[in-house]
Amino acid sequence: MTERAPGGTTTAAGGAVPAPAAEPTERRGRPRNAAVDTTVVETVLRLLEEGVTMGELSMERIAREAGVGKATLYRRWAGKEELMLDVLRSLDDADPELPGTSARDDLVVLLELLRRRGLAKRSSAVLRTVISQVQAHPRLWKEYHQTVILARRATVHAVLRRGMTTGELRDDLDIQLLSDLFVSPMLSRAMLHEWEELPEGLAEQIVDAVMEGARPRPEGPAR
Amino acid sequence: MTERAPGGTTTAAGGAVPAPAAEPTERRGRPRNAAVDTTVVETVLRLLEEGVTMGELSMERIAREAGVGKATLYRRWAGKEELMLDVLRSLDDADPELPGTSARDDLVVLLELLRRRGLAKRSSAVLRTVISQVQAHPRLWKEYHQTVILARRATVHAVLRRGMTTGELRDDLDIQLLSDLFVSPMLSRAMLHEWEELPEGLAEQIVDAVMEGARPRPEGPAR
Amino acid sequence: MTERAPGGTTTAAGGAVPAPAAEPTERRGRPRNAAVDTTVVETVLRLLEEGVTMGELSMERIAREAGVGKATLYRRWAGKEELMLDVLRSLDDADPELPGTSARDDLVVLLELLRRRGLAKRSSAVLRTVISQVQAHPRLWKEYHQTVILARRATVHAVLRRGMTTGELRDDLDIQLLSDLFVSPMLSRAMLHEWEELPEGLAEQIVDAVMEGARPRPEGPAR
Amino acid sequence: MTERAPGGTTTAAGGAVPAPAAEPTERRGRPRNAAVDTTVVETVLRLLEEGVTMGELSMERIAREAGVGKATLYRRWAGKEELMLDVLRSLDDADPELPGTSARDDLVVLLELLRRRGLAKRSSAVLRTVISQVQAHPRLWKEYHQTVILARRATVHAVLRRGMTTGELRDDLDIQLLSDLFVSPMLSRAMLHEWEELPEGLAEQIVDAVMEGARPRPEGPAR
DNA sequence: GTATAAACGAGACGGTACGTCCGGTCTTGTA
DNA sequence: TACAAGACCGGACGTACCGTCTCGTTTATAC
Repeated sequence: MTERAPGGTTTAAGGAVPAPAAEPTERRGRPRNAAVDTTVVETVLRLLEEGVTMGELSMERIAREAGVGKATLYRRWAGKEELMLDVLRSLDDADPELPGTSARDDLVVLLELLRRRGLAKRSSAVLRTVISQVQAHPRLWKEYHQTVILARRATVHAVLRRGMTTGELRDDLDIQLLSDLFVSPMLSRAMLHEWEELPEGLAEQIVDAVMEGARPRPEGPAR
Repeated sequence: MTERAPGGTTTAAGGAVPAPAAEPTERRGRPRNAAVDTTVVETVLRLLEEGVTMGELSMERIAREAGVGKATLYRRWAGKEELMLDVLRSLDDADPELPGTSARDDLVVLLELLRRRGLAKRSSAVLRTVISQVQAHPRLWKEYHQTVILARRATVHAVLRRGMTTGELRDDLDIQLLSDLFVSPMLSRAMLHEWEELPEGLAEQIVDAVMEGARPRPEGPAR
Repeated sequence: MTERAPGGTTTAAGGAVPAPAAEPTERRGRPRNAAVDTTVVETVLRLLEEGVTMGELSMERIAREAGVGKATLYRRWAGKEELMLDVLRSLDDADPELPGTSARDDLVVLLELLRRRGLAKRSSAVLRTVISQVQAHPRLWKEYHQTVILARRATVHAVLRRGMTTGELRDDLDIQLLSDLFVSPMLSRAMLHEWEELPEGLAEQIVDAVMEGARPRPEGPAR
Repeated sequence: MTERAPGGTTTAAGGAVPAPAAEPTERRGRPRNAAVDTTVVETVLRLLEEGVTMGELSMERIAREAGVGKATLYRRWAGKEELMLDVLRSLDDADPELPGTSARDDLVVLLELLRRRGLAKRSSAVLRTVISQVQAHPRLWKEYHQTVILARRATVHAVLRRGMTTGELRDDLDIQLLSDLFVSPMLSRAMLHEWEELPEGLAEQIVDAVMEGARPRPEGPAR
């Protein structure tokens, strides 16, 4: 959580943890309006979708457009960057349903998800804008990295490990290296803002190419 | 050139073209002080190395620290972003000498170069800072992409194409896809700011893993 | 009364009337804590004595220092200014005992009282601060003028009128003019914040000088 | 001068001293726009005349209405109060021409001037507003006191001293006391915001009453 | 030489955003 | 219903930067 507040569960973030159980803190005074978090994040998204540049997105303006006092913003987020982090998090969606038929199929699904995300309406312009903003702030990037990126990575690792045990994948390679072989070709295109060049069958192409390798095989391409 | 000026030659940028020869324009008044470009870019680099955040790097401060008038900055760059673009370009170094013994060896050299860059003193902290700034500006990013990134990519493509003709590499794969398979694992780690996790033999590991593929091969690992 | 409240009795103000007796209004809910009025006014006085500037005296701070909710303040006073008016009133003390031996002696006592007030601990720094605040608000000043100043003036007028009948004072002068001749020399020094320049025998000096006039008298100085 | 600036002669203030001659300070950069001082002070006066309350007169608004950047205001004045001090000073007019026929006549002229000032268009509402604001700030008030009030007082003292030598006035009274006897009756009415009660012949009435004294004189009232 | 013209350091200028604080209002839980 | 606590919207505070604009000075080329 980036929230400055004492307690309080963010409704904005996607997979927010439901507060670590016991909370004996005696709460006094008027409680925070939970709707404010949502409203603000939604407002930022709306503005970004309308083509508002990052530089034009001042806290001043966000407050104005969201119909919220500036103090209210600063009560919840330490600055524009932390707010952006929450906006970024709100774009994350839950883990996908994997077919489980084979490591290859699971990987295709995961990569396809990544591709779709890049092409999705909201994420497209918005994500690339917000993410570069967050990247410029080491602390935020670290937080995002640990919260979101590592979570996604864990899913991939699980699939790979299962593939190794079934013999579908080589087991003499470092799991992280293997993970990168599959994921990074899609990921780097995304990060270089080449979303538009993500054609339909790309996920399958990547997975199959990595499976078979760049060196010509004597026999046919497996199966 | 990002320069606004009429005819100025950048000394800062690495592979800057030395002005297209003939220049019949009648030049009058005091000529630009070429040292200023260098001084400014070096000042920015120095500040970034000293740990100054992107947000703290105002034109005001750059001018102050470089001992230069603000007008002088704006006479040469349209804004902070264009200045940063030049700073970024100044970090680029010339193309490497390739051994040419095999596609595999050439690729290892290229990836090793990428890895070293990430670990180099200047580039380390600085590059990741500047690049995220430039990424936030579509226009600048496009310019950087076309000037620098595509140039590097061309080198890789040449190597790959040569490997296809020699039979060292499969020729049934899209050249860009193949390029991504080799380069992106190193690149994405860099972009996710995981420079520190770039171990010694990583370049070789990646190249060999991509060559052989993730699927177990019946026979031994080639040659 | 400045109080907004239904029926509250101010304990702070000096000569406050104790609520006009009968009050058939059906009062419900928790009754007001009468101590709050006192606490708040005393807190303001304490802060002012401690050298807190007028500008630093926000309602926020008053509530904080008095250990009182902001709403409670606004329930009793419409704003900072009305609160200050009550503070100012709390500084007023009862009418003095006049000797009555002669108009001259009575005037000396009245002026001496004015002088002493200026030198008193509380009034000194505080009064000059609060009064200038109240002066900036026409409505409040009018209220203070009518409540306090006119009351004082009436006392002086009575003394003067008695002096006229006894022949001690000229009866061809406007009573208000005459009053000003005696009182204003002391008063204006006070308002110009020249309290410190109020020497011991000043009251007598003023009264005698006004009695005799500025023009040299042929005979000795009376009586 | 309240100005924060290095050097610079205020054009706003009335009796501004013309800079103490030699000024070897090497001035660099764009010089201040002298017109700004005038514009700002005039804007404040205009707003006050239009009935804008002191509380509504924020630096924000002054800048807006004067078409001036906030930084420009703060470059010249340390805050609202110091600006008000200059506004107050701009209301001061030069010393009057005294008839010199007698001390009595001179005093009447001086008091009449005071009375007129109170009734004048600008001074009326404005002066009482600004002065109470300045009064609330000890430092400013002290400055105003020393700059303006003491200057006026000196004029009165000169008149009195001359009257003493000519025998028109008693010479056994303290000069400051004597000064107060004449001036304060008019002054205190002004400070108590009783401008409206300043009738036509008041100046003469006061002077004559103080000259003759409050005690009945045996012979006729002089001359 | 002497004019002309541009570059230069400095810094004022009108704007705008920053993050903080206050003013008044409101909404909790407790008394 | 009063009360302490504190969230809420609005808006002023004083500072920092933005990009532009004078200043006085310096340094070239053109006459």
